[in-house]
Amino acid sequence: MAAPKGGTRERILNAAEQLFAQRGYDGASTRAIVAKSGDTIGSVNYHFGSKDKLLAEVIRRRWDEIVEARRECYAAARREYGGAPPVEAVVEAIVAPYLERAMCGGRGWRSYALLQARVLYSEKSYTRNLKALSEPIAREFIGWLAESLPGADMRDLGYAYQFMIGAMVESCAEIEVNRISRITDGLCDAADYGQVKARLLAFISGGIRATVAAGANLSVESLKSA
Amino acid sequence: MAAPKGGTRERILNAAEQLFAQRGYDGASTRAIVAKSGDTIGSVNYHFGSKDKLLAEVIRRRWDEIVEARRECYAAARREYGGAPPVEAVVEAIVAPYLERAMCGGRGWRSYALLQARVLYSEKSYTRNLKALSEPIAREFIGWLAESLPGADMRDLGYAYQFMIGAMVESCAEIEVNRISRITDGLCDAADYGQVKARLLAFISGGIRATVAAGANLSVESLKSA
DNA sequence: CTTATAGTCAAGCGATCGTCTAAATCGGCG
DNA sequence: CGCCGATTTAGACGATCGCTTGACTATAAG
Repeated sequence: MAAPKGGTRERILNAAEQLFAQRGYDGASTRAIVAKSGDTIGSVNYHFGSKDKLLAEVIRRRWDEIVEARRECYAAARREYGGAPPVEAVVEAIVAPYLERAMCGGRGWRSYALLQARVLYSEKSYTRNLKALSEPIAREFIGWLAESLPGADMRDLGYAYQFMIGAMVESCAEIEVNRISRITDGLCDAADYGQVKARLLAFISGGIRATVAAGANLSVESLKSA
Repeated sequence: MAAPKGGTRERILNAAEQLFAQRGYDGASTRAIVAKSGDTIGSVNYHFGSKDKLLAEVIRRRWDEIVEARRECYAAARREYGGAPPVEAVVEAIVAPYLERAMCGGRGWRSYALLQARVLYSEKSYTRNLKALSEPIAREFIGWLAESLPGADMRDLGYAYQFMIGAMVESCAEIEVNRISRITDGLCDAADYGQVKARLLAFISGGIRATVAAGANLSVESLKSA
């Protein structure tokens, strides 16, 4: 395959991003990556040192941008509401920057979203990077939710955050596969940003509110049984 | 490693289930599998023909049981309510049989749940099996939801179903990793069936209701703009 | 021009991959 | 016992893996 545009380093990163997403870390060989990018194996180890570090760089490359966009979106919501915004705005700040890039950001972002879903459910050492990046951020996001839901039990918010991530990751990972389109005979389109965003935000926000309400009931029941 | 109990076929299936879940299909070599089960490579190809077919059998082995349990749970809810049960009962029929086995069914079921999450986000040929199994079932489940939410737009239900699967798969895949426990300083436990089930059912049911409501608003807006 | 630096390249290293072959082993039956 | 089908085994096949090596090219400074 002829060499795509860009410097060697970016060519390799783009090819690796796409193949890691499609085939997984072990399924995408260094040779397949350089065959796609039009480079040679030696260049990979010259620029990145190893396959592990290549994956780490693929992930790191786009991570900061998403986190920054989320923080900006949240800060804008805070300014608009003069303090803690409603849950819906917090959810949008966390979900929309990710979803928007995955669906409207071109092939690179689409691959990145699927790659994140893959890495999320891996247990190998090369996932340490993403986990180390994501866990402090998760604390920050749960803090946002807590401030917008005063009185909510932190346990409910913790679980609800996990459910939110699941729904969001699934939505991003389904973009290329589009299972839901086949299941609904084309009625739904997993790649339609407007359609998915409106419903995903409604689903998560409603789900969080319902979880907090159910958690309050659980607490009442535990008091009654005591 | 000494051979665990059971026949050769089951020993290999159990070892493959665990290693496929931990390392992924490409990351778990046939040699590593038989090293864990205490058998030899030849036995794998004698009993299963190939590594592909071994994975297919690992998935198929537990799939039918879950689907059957879901149908029985739904049928019981229909009997109880004398027709279409409320959304909460439908969600419980779909989620609980899966979640309960993943959390209370021993190591085998725990590995199976993680393996499903991995396969769900793979694009390789060996995932065709699970996809061929899951898509007709998805139609059936969405039909259940539709009957319990008369008047709901089928598009809303399709998307909501996708979000539900995401939240459920994430919850099952997190059992071993337990990220949420670290994030919340031990306040949450992703492996606590009672805690997770109550909140996951509340999250999904509330999310579905909110999605349907938001979809209705979207339709109204599209009418207004027309 | 020489020299230094950065980058790219083909070739090959040992290790491991999935699969196959043929011999060894086992259990039940005449 | 001998025999036979079922099962298990060790060993080897070619292919491919991640990574390294040493030579080659390009560019710019002295």
